[in-house]
Amino acid sequence: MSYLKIGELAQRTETSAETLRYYEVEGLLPAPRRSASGYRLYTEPDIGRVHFIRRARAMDFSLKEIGELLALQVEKEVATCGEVKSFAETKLAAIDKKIVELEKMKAALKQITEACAGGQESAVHCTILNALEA
Amino acid sequence: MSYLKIGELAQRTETSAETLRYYEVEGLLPAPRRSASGYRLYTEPDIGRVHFIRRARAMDFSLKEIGELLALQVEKEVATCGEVKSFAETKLAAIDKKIVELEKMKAALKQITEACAGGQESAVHCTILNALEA
DNA sequence: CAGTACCCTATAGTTTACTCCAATGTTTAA
DNA sequence: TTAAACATTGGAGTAAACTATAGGGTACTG
Repeated sequence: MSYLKIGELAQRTETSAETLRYYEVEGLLPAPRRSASGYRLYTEPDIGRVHFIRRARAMDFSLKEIGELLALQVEKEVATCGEVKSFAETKLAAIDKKIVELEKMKAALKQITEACAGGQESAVHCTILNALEA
Repeated sequence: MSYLKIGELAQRTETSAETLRYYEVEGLLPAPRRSASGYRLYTEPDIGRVHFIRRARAMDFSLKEIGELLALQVEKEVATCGEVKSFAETKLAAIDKKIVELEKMKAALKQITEACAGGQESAVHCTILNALEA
């Protein structure tokens, strides 16, 4: 059984040691055992846990939300699959909504660029506000 | 011509008066006219402007970016069409990039939620949790 | 005319997710 | 053995976008 020091875990998870200590303070990582001299000693499962956190962060889950997901994970016996799924679906809906709005804004911007031939002459008075209204 | 006091504008835009004053300080809202006693007096177009800011915020645009979007306009006297057009195109590219990122996020989440049966059974074998971990 | 709800400014505090720093101890390689 | 690379803690700093508070003035209702 080989332990990992914080720097090694950091490297393996593309995180910084500071961030890992921060996650511990925030309760996302359990306090690991320590060497005689006080160094943190991590184990294999900790790698998975950090990966979990990083992936969830990449999907815009907040640390608080991730903590909730991790709690579900720990209480796997208790939590139902449905709970986890609805959690993810809520997040999915939020992302979808953002995409729809962005598409609207994109259309508005496009309208501005197209209304504008690009020359010196600029008969059109167009703003993104107008474009979005139309 | 009916003016809106800050509280009214706040209500109409689901914002707080504090936030509106903050937007003014940050240059996103133009300083409105004032009543004799110093109250801010807003007009119709301000409502649209605030709505725009809130929508853009919901899409995770920073206030700085929103300021740039709002500044986009083809004005007869000032800017040439070419200038505005190229700036708008830059913004368009940024929005496209954002959409792409969100689409990726969405695809990843969708994949893992769809693989999940989501029933009453315990989350022991929950594919979402597994997917985030693996 | 009082009370309440609203407005003003200026300034300070909050949240999120880190990131950096100082002072100090430990491990490792030459 | 000694220098470097790494580890520890506590605490401060950062950025963005609010949010709250203090200490005032103003406006409508009864």
